[in-house]
Amino acid sequence: MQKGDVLFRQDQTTSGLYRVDSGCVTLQRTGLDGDTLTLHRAVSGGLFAEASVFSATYHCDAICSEAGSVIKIAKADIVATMQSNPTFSEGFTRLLAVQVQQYRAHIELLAIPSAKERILAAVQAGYLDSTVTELATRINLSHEACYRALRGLCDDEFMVRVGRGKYALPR
Amino acid sequence: MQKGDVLFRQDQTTSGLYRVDSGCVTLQRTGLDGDTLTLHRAVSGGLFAEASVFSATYHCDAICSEAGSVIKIAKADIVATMQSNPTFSEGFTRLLAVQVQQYRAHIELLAIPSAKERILAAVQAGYLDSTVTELATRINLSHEACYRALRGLCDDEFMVRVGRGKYALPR
DNA sequence: GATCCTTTATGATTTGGATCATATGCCTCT
DNA sequence: AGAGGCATATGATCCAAATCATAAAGGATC
Repeated sequence: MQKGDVLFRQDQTTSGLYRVDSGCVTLQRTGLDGDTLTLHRAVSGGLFAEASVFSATYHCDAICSEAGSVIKIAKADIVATMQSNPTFSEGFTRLLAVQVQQYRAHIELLAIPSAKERILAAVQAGYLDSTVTELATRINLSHEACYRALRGLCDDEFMVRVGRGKYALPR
Repeated sequence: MQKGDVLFRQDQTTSGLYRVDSGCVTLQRTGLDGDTLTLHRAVSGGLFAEASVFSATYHCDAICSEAGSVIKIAKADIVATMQSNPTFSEGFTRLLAVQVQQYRAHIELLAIPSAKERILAAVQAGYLDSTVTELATRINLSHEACYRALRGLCDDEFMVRVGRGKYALPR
């Protein structure tokens, strides 16, 4: 799986969910005007497209953002294992419950009006694990506003710049 | 259950999930600055706080927004039924999967930059089931901007005004 | 009926983020 | 080494939404 590879596209018939062995996959949707919105980032060990087990089509695009490998788990296998193995079933359900809460937290984050505060909250929530540009697509900001806010947060000493494009919370 | 009643508060220990028999309950969180954000609206027949089954504390406040009644379903009952009844288990899991997709769609809606387009998308998605003010808290707009955008959409004939505070899509 | 509160509604002003423009650093591919 | 592309970065300008202000309509309560 190379960077830029498409695992699946929105509206394609679902075949199953995926597990990331290495590298990174982002789930994104492309707006009518062509701009991309990042809905999820799955890194090593992470699953993605879990909800597809209960859906006929995928609801977003899955694009490889960092070369690596994934394994696909067929829908039928998941459904069968859920019926025969209550422990697995509970784990899978829990996974979705956690996602629901994460999305709620994300929606709360998106509701923060100030760019600086929103970015600070995002960084504290561990969102700054990729590029600044990518962060911007996750939190509804232009990348310019993102850079400026990071700059401002560093000036205010809420964050520190630790290299070109590298920012961190002060220890 | 009267309007304004608090079913539970954020950070309280979870006791179970709820089913709305009549009336309406909203799940909301209050920002640091005191403004409220509506995360979910449950009407007759709807469940809420499903994710609480896998969480020690509630992650938002549940407030009655329309008088009615609810029944509480204990966490232990859900867990037990899930283990003994695979059909129930699958249904519950499906419920959470649907929510995940709904939240993703909502996040996509929040990413629409133009207020008018965002509101139109929200109305088409059936969000205009309560007051305009309440709609505003769901889609990250001030209520003034919301009224103005609705007015604009009516002027452009993308919507029609059917009474004081009542707007609808043209048939 | 009088009072209070919420929702609806709109006008005026301000401001923060989008947009446009430009430039540099870095990585990859050839 | 050179070329192209993407991320980084910042400055200038513009505009749409936030904010502030005001007011009327409707509902609930006394």
